[in-house]
Amino acid sequence: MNDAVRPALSAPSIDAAADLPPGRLDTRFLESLIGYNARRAALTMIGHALQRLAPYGLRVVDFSVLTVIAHNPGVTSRQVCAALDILPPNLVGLLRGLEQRGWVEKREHPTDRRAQGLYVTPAGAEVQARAQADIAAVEHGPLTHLDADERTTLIRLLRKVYQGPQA
Amino acid sequence: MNDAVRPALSAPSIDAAADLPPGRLDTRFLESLIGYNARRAALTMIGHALQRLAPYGLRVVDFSVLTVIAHNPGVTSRQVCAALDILPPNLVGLLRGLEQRGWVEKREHPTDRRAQGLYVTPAGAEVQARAQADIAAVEHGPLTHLDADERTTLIRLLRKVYQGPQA
DNA sequence: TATTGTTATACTCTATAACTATA
DNA sequence: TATAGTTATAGAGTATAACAATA
Repeated sequence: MNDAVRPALSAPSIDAAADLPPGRLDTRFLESLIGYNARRAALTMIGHALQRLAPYGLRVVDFSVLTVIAHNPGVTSRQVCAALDILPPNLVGLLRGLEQRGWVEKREHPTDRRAQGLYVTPAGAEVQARAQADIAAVEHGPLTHLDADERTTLIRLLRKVYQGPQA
Repeated sequence: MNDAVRPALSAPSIDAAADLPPGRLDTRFLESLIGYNARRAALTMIGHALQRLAPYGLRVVDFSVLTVIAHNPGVTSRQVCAALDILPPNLVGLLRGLEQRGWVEKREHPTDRRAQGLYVTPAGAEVQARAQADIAAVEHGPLTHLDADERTTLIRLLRKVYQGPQA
Protein backbone atom coordinates (compact mmCIF):
# COMPACT_ATOMS: atom_id res chain seq x y z
CA MET A 1 0.00 0.00 0.00
CA ASN A 2 1.14 3.54 -0.54
CA ASP A 3 -0.15 6.94 0.32
CA ALA A 4 -0.73 8.26 -3.18
CA VAL A 5 -4.46 7.92 -2.87
CA ARG A 6 -5.52 11.50 -2.52
CA PRO A 7 -8.06 12.67 -5.05
CA ALA A 8 -6.68 15.49 -7.12
CA LEU A 9 -8.06 18.97 -6.87
CA SER A 10 -9.62 19.39 -10.28
CA ALA A 11 -10.77 16.92 -12.83
CA PRO A 12 -9.52 17.78 -16.29
CA SER A 13 -11.47 14.91 -17.75
CA ILE A 14 -13.44 16.51 -20.51
CA ASP A 15 -16.25 14.24 -21.51
CA ALA A 16 -15.96 11.28 -19.18
CA ALA A 17 -18.86 9.86 -17.23
CA ALA A 18 -21.14 12.74 -16.48
CA ASP A 19 -22.92 10.79 -13.76
CA LEU A 20 -19.83 10.46 -11.60
CA PRO A 21 -18.97 12.70 -8.66
CA PRO A 22 -16.67 15.46 -9.88
CA GLY A 23 -12.98 14.88 -9.19
CA ARG A 24 -13.36 11.13 -9.29
CA LEU A 25 -12.33 9.08 -12.28
CA ASP A 26 -14.40 6.56 -14.12
CA THR A 27 -13.01 3.22 -13.00
CA ARG A 28 -16.31 1.43 -13.25
CA PHE A 29 -15.13 -1.28 -15.62
CA LEU A 30 -12.26 -2.32 -13.41
CA GLU A 31 -14.57 -2.15 -10.39
CA SER A 32 -16.90 -4.60 -12.13
CA LEU A 33 -14.21 -7.30 -12.15
CA ILE A 34 -13.89 -10.04 -9.55
CA GLY A 35 -10.12 -10.00 -9.80
CA TYR A 36 -9.86 -6.27 -9.19
CA ASN A 37 -12.16 -6.32 -6.17
CA ALA A 38 -10.69 -9.52 -4.75
CA ARG A 39 -7.20 -8.07 -5.00
CA ARG A 40 -8.18 -4.85 -3.24
CA ALA A 41 -10.01 -6.75 -0.49
CA ALA A 42 -7.05 -9.09 -0.08
CA LEU A 43 -4.61 -6.18 0.21
CA THR A 44 -6.85 -4.57 2.83
CA MET A 45 -7.17 -7.70 4.96
CA ILE A 46 -3.50 -8.60 4.55
CA GLY A 47 -2.67 -5.06 5.65
CA HIS A 48 -4.65 -5.61 8.83
CA ALA A 49 -2.88 -8.92 9.41
CA LEU A 50 0.45 -7.20 8.83
CA GLN A 51 -0.21 -4.77 11.66
CA ARG A 52 -1.30 -7.51 14.03
CA LEU A 53 1.77 -9.60 13.24
CA ALA A 54 4.29 -6.75 13.47
CA PRO A 55 4.68 -7.01 17.27
CA TYR A 56 5.90 -10.59 16.81
CA GLY A 57 8.32 -9.59 14.09
CA LEU A 58 6.37 -11.75 11.67
CA ARG A 59 5.37 -10.98 8.13
CA VAL A 60 2.32 -12.67 6.64
CA VAL A 61 4.43 -15.26 4.85
CA ASP A 62 6.37 -16.04 8.04
CA PHE A 63 3.11 -16.56 9.91
CA SER A 64 1.79 -18.80 7.15
CA VAL A 65 4.87 -21.01 7.24
CA LEU A 66 4.91 -21.11 11.04
CA THR A 67 1.22 -22.01 11.08
CA VAL A 68 1.55 -24.83 8.57
CA ILE A 69 4.44 -26.30 10.56
CA ALA A 70 2.60 -25.89 13.87
CA HIS A 71 -0.47 -27.66 12.53
CA ASN A 72 1.51 -30.36 10.70
CA PRO A 73 4.41 -31.47 12.90
CA GLY A 74 7.10 -33.27 10.94
CA VAL A 75 6.09 -31.73 7.63
CA THR A 76 8.85 -31.44 5.02
CA SER A 77 10.04 -28.34 3.20
CA ARG A 78 8.62 -29.57 -0.06
CA GLN A 79 5.21 -30.05 1.50
CA VAL A 80 5.23 -26.54 2.91
CA CYS A 81 6.21 -25.22 -0.49
CA ALA A 82 3.36 -27.08 -2.17
CA ALA A 83 0.78 -26.01 0.40
CA LEU A 84 1.71 -22.32 0.32
CA ASP A 85 2.83 -22.03 -3.30
CA ILE A 86 6.36 -21.05 -2.31
CA LEU A 87 9.34 -22.07 -4.43
CA PRO A 88 11.85 -24.21 -2.55
CA PRO A 89 14.78 -21.79 -2.91
CA ASN A 90 12.66 -19.03 -1.43
CA LEU A 91 11.63 -21.10 1.58
CA VAL A 92 15.22 -21.59 2.70
CA GLY A 93 15.63 -18.05 3.98
CA LEU A 94 12.21 -18.06 5.64
CA LEU A 95 13.02 -21.22 7.57
CA ARG A 96 16.45 -19.89 8.49
CA GLY A 97 14.83 -16.82 10.05
CA LEU A 98 12.34 -18.90 12.03
CA GLU A 99 15.10 -21.25 13.16
CA GLN A 100 17.39 -18.42 14.25
CA ARG A 101 14.61 -17.06 16.45
CA GLY A 102 14.19 -20.47 18.03
CA TRP A 103 10.65 -21.00 16.78
CA VAL A 104 11.22 -23.83 14.34
CA GLU A 105 13.62 -26.75 14.33
CA LYS A 106 14.58 -29.45 11.87
CA ARG A 107 14.92 -33.09 12.86
CA GLU A 108 15.93 -36.03 10.76
CA HIS A 109 13.15 -37.56 8.77
CA PRO A 110 12.15 -41.05 10.00
CA THR A 111 12.17 -42.70 6.57
CA ASP A 112 13.90 -40.39 4.07
CA ARG A 113 17.43 -39.26 4.84
CA ARG A 114 17.29 -36.57 2.16
CA ALA A 115 14.39 -34.83 3.86
CA GLN A 116 14.01 -33.15 7.21
CA GLY A 117 10.97 -32.96 9.48
CA LEU A 118 9.97 -29.47 10.54
CA TYR A 119 8.66 -28.81 14.06
CA VAL A 120 7.75 -25.77 16.08
CA THR A 121 9.52 -25.37 19.41
CA PRO A 122 7.44 -24.61 22.53
CA ALA A 123 8.32 -20.93 22.04
CA GLY A 124 7.29 -21.19 18.40
CA ALA A 125 4.00 -22.82 19.31
CA GLU A 126 3.33 -20.04 21.81
CA VAL A 127 4.01 -17.28 19.31
CA GLN A 128 1.97 -19.02 16.61
CA ALA A 129 -1.02 -19.49 18.92
CA ARG A 130 -1.01 -15.87 20.03
CA ALA A 131 -0.59 -14.57 16.49
CA GLN A 132 -3.36 -16.85 15.27
CA ALA A 133 -5.69 -15.52 17.96
CA ASP A 134 -4.88 -11.95 16.94
CA ILE A 135 -5.52 -12.72 13.29
CA ALA A 136 -8.80 -14.43 14.14
CA ALA A 137 -9.81 -11.39 16.21
CA VAL A 138 -9.36 -8.96 13.34
CA GLU A 139 -11.01 -11.42 10.96
CA HIS A 140 -14.16 -11.53 13.06
CA GLY A 141 -13.89 -7.94 14.26
CA PRO A 142 -15.51 -4.76 12.96
CA LEU A 143 -12.70 -4.01 10.51
CA THR A 144 -14.04 -6.55 8.05
CA HIS A 145 -17.38 -4.70 7.90
CA LEU A 146 -19.11 -8.06 7.56
CA ASP A 147 -21.38 -10.04 9.83
CA ALA A 148 -20.98 -13.78 10.32
CA ASP A 149 -23.37 -14.74 7.52
CA GLU A 150 -21.71 -12.37 5.08
CA ARG A 151 -18.26 -13.74 5.97
CA THR A 152 -19.45 -17.28 5.37
CA THR A 153 -21.02 -16.36 2.04
CA LEU A 154 -17.98 -14.38 0.92
CA ILE A 155 -15.54 -17.18 1.65
CA ARG A 156 -17.80 -19.76 0.00
CA LEU A 157 -17.99 -17.71 -3.19
CA LEU A 158 -14.25 -16.98 -3.21
CA ARG A 159 -13.48 -20.68 -2.87
CA LYS A 160 -15.85 -21.40 -5.73
CA VAL A 161 -13.89 -18.98 -7.90
CA TYR A 162 -10.52 -20.63 -7.38
CA GLN A 163 -11.56 -24.22 -6.63
CA GLY A 164 -14.53 -24.67 -8.91
CA PRO A 165 -18.14 -25.59 -8.17
CA GLN A 166 -17.32 -28.80 -6.33
CA ALA A 167 -15.65 -26.85 -3.51
CA MET B 1 -19.51 -21.98 12.01
CA ASN B 2 -16.10 -23.52 11.75
CA ASP B 3 -14.53 -21.09 14.16
CA ALA B 4 -13.02 -23.84 16.25
CA VAL B 5 -9.33 -23.26 15.97
CA ARG B 6 -7.00 -26.19 15.79
CA PRO B 7 -5.00 -26.69 18.93
CA ALA B 8 -1.34 -25.95 18.28
CA LEU B 9 0.49 -29.19 18.69
CA SER B 10 4.15 -29.04 19.51
CA ALA B 11 4.44 -32.74 20.10
CA PRO B 12 6.16 -34.55 17.23
CA SER B 13 3.19 -36.56 16.04
CA ILE B 14 3.44 -37.19 12.33
CA ASP B 15 -0.23 -37.39 11.49
CA ALA B 16 -1.63 -34.26 13.07
CA ALA B 17 -4.96 -34.01 11.34
CA ALA B 18 -6.54 -37.43 11.46
CA ASP B 19 -9.72 -36.15 9.82
CA LEU B 20 -7.94 -34.90 6.74
CA PRO B 21 -7.27 -36.84 3.55
CA PRO B 22 -3.87 -38.49 3.85
CA GLY B 23 -1.06 -36.68 2.11
CA ARG B 24 -2.79 -33.35 2.41
CA LEU B 25 -1.71 -30.83 4.98
CA ASP B 26 -3.89 -29.07 7.52
CA THR B 27 -4.24 -25.52 6.18
CA ARG B 28 -7.69 -24.99 7.59
CA PHE B 29 -6.89 -21.90 9.61
CA LEU B 30 -5.45 -20.06 6.63
CA GLU B 31 -8.40 -21.22 4.54
CA SER B 32 -10.77 -19.63 7.07
CA LEU B 33 -9.36 -16.15 6.37
CA ILE B 34 -10.88 -13.62 3.98
CA GLY B 35 -7.44 -12.34 3.00
CA TYR B 36 -6.14 -15.79 2.10
CA ASN B 37 -9.17 -16.72 0.01
CA ALA B 38 -9.46 -13.30 -1.60
CA ARG B 39 -5.80 -13.44 -2.60
CA ARG B 40 -6.15 -16.89 -4.14
CA ALA B 41 -9.31 -15.91 -6.02
CA ALA B 42 -7.64 -12.72 -7.23
CA LEU B 43 -4.59 -14.62 -8.48
CA THR B 44 -6.86 -17.07 -10.31
CA MET B 45 -8.91 -14.38 -12.04
CA ILE B 46 -5.86 -12.23 -12.78
CA GLY B 47 -4.24 -15.30 -14.31
CA HIS B 48 -7.21 -15.67 -16.64
CA ALA B 49 -6.98 -11.99 -17.55
CA LEU B 50 -3.26 -12.42 -18.16
CA GLN B 51 -3.92 -15.08 -20.79
CA ARG B 52 -6.60 -13.02 -22.51
CA LEU B 53 -4.33 -9.96 -22.61
CA ALA B 54 -1.21 -11.74 -23.81
CA PRO B 55 -2.16 -11.58 -27.52
CA TYR B 56 -2.19 -7.78 -27.25
CA GLY B 57 1.16 -7.70 -25.50
CA LEU B 58 -0.54 -6.24 -22.45
CA ARG B 59 -0.02 -7.09 -18.82
CA VAL B 60 -2.83 -6.51 -16.34
CA VAL B 61 -1.32 -3.26 -15.13
CA ASP B 62 -0.91 -2.03 -18.72
CA PHE B 63 -4.55 -2.79 -19.43
CA SER B 64 -5.62 -1.02 -16.24
CA VAL B 65 -3.72 2.14 -17.16
CA LEU B 66 -4.94 2.04 -20.75
CA THR B 67 -8.52 1.56 -19.57
CA VAL B 68 -8.43 4.46 -17.13
CA ILE B 69 -7.03 6.75 -19.83
CA ALA B 70 -9.55 5.52 -22.41
CA HIS B 71 -12.45 6.14 -20.04
CA ASN B 72 -11.09 9.46 -18.76
CA PRO B 73 -9.64 11.44 -21.67
CA GLY B 74 -7.28 14.16 -20.53
CA VAL B 75 -6.59 12.55 -17.18
CA THR B 76 -3.25 13.39 -15.60
CA SER B 77 -0.53 11.01 -14.47
CA ARG B 78 -1.18 11.80 -10.82
CA GLN B 79 -4.85 10.95 -11.21
CA VAL B 80 -4.03 7.62 -12.80
CA CYS B 81 -1.62 6.92 -9.97
CA ALA B 82 -4.25 7.74 -7.35
CA ALA B 83 -6.94 5.68 -9.05
CA LEU B 84 -4.79 2.58 -9.51
CA ASP B 85 -2.55 2.90 -6.44
CA ILE B 86 0.57 3.19 -8.58
CA LEU B 87 3.50 5.31 -7.42
CA PRO B 88 4.36 8.12 -9.86
CA PRO B 89 7.90 6.90 -10.61
CA ASN B 90 6.54 3.51 -11.53
CA LEU B 91 3.96 4.90 -13.92
CA VAL B 92 6.58 6.60 -16.08
CA GLY B 93 7.80 3.38 -17.66
CA LEU B 94 4.28 2.06 -18.15
CA LEU B 95 3.25 5.21 -20.04
CA ARG B 96 6.45 5.13 -22.06
CA GLY B 97 5.61 1.61 -23.21
CA LEU B 98 2.05 2.56 -24.19
CA GLU B 99 3.30 5.68 -25.98
CA GLN B 100 5.96 3.78 -27.91
CA ARG B 101 3.31 1.40 -29.19
CA GLY B 102 1.24 4.35 -30.34
CA TRP B 103 -1.67 3.67 -28.01
CA VAL B 104 -1.40 6.65 -25.69
CA GLU B 105 -0.29 10.22 -26.25
CA LYS B 106 0.35 13.22 -24.04
CA ARG B 107 -0.96 16.69 -24.83
CA GLU B 108 -0.46 19.89 -22.95
CA HIS B 109 -2.81 20.45 -20.07
CA PRO B 110 -5.31 23.26 -20.68
CA THR B 111 -4.79 25.01 -17.34
CA ASP B 112 -1.65 23.61 -15.69
CA ARG B 113 1.59 23.76 -17.61
CA ARG B 114 3.26 21.35 -15.23
CA ALA B 115 0.80 18.61 -16.05
CA GLN B 116 -0.02 16.70 -19.19
CA GLY B 117 -3.32 15.34 -20.39
CA LEU B 118 -3.29 11.66 -21.33
CA TYR B 119 -5.32 10.41 -24.28
CA VAL B 120 -5.69 7.14 -26.12
CA THR B 121 -5.03 7.20 -29.86
CA PRO B 122 -7.57 5.59 -32.22
CA ALA B 123 -5.35 2.49 -32.25
CA GLY B 124 -5.20 2.54 -28.45
CA ALA B 125 -8.96 2.87 -28.18
CA GLU B 126 -9.36 -0.09 -30.52
CA VAL B 127 -7.01 -2.31 -28.54
CA GLN B 128 -8.56 -1.26 -25.25
CA ALA B 129 -12.08 -1.99 -26.46
CA ARG B 130 -11.14 -5.45 -27.73
CA ALA B 131 -9.22 -6.30 -24.59
CA GLN B 132 -12.06 -5.08 -22.42
CA ALA B 133 -14.49 -7.29 -24.32
CA ASP B 134 -12.21 -10.28 -23.83
CA ILE B 135 -11.88 -9.59 -20.13
CA ALA B 136 -15.62 -9.17 -19.77
CA ALA B 137 -16.13 -12.47 -21.57
CA VAL B 138 -13.99 -14.43 -19.16
CA GLU B 139 -15.50 -12.55 -16.23
CA HIS B 140 -19.02 -13.64 -17.17
CA GLY B 141 -17.96 -16.97 -18.60
CA PRO B 142 -17.87 -20.43 -17.06
CA LEU B 143 -14.34 -20.03 -15.70
CA THR B 144 -15.59 -17.96 -12.78
CA HIS B 145 -17.86 -20.82 -11.66
CA LEU B 146 -20.43 -18.23 -10.57
CA ASP B 147 -23.87 -17.28 -11.85
CA ALA B 148 -24.93 -13.65 -12.21
CA ASP B 149 -26.44 -13.42 -8.72
CA GLU B 150 -23.37 -14.94 -7.13
CA ARG B 151 -21.09 -12.53 -8.98
CA THR B 152 -23.14 -9.58 -7.82
CA THR B 153 -23.12 -10.77 -4.23
CA LEU B 154 -19.40 -11.53 -4.28
CA ILE B 155 -18.45 -8.12 -5.61
CA ARG B 156 -20.76 -6.36 -3.16
CA LEU B 157 -19.19 -8.17 -0.21
CA LEU B 158 -15.63 -7.59 -1.46
CA ARG B 159 -16.30 -3.87 -1.79
CA LYS B 160 -17.73 -3.81 1.69
CA VAL B 161 -14.47 -5.29 2.96
CA TYR B 162 -12.23 -2.64 1.45
CA GLN B 163 -14.60 0.35 1.30
CA GLY B 164 -16.63 -0.07 4.46
CA PRO B 165 -20.37 -0.47 4.98
CA GLN B 166 -21.29 2.79 3.21
CA ALA B 167 -20.07 1.43 -0.10
C1' DT C 1 16.88 -41.60 -13.17
C1' DA C 2 14.22 -38.77 -9.86
C1' DT C 3 13.78 -36.09 -5.60
C1' DT C 4 15.26 -33.11 -1.28
C1' DG C 5 17.36 -29.25 0.23
C1' DT C 6 20.45 -25.80 -1.08
C1' DT C 7 23.34 -21.91 -3.39
C1' DA C 8 23.72 -18.43 -6.59
C1' DT C 9 21.53 -15.44 -9.44
C1' DA C 10 18.24 -12.97 -12.41
C1' DC C 11 14.07 -10.76 -13.04
C1' DT C 12 9.99 -8.23 -11.59
C1' DC C 13 7.49 -5.33 -8.58
C1' DT C 14 7.35 -1.81 -5.29
C1' DA C 15 9.25 2.04 -2.65
C1' DT C 16 12.27 6.32 -1.52
C1' DA C 17 15.13 10.42 -2.46
C1' DA C 18 15.92 14.10 -5.15
C1' DC C 19 15.72 17.03 -9.22
C1' DT C 20 13.09 20.61 -12.77
C1' DA C 21 9.55 23.36 -13.98
C1' DT C 22 5.70 25.19 -12.86
C1' DA C 23 1.81 26.71 -9.47
C1' DT D 1 5.92 26.56 -0.19
C1' DA D 2 3.63 22.93 -2.70
C1' DT D 3 2.71 20.03 -6.79
C1' DA D 4 3.50 17.38 -11.63
C1' DG D 5 6.48 14.66 -13.92
C1' DT D 6 10.84 12.55 -14.00
C1' DT D 7 15.41 10.10 -12.90
C1' DA D 8 18.08 7.01 -10.34
C1' DT D 9 18.19 3.57 -7.17
C1' DA D 10 17.10 0.61 -3.30
C1' DG D 11 14.47 -3.11 -1.56
C1' DA D 12 11.19 -6.87 -1.58
C1' DG D 13 9.19 -10.58 -3.95
C1' DT D 14 9.47 -14.20 -7.32
C1' DA D 15 11.75 -17.07 -10.75
C1' DT D 16 15.37 -20.42 -13.06
C1' DA D 17 19.71 -23.24 -13.25
C1' DA D 18 22.60 -26.23 -11.12
C1' DC D 19 24.73 -28.92 -7.42
C1' DA D 20 25.46 -32.83 -3.54
C1' DA D 21 23.23 -36.31 -1.08
C1' DT D 22 19.87 -39.73 -1.19
C1' DA D 23 15.96 -42.46 -3.07
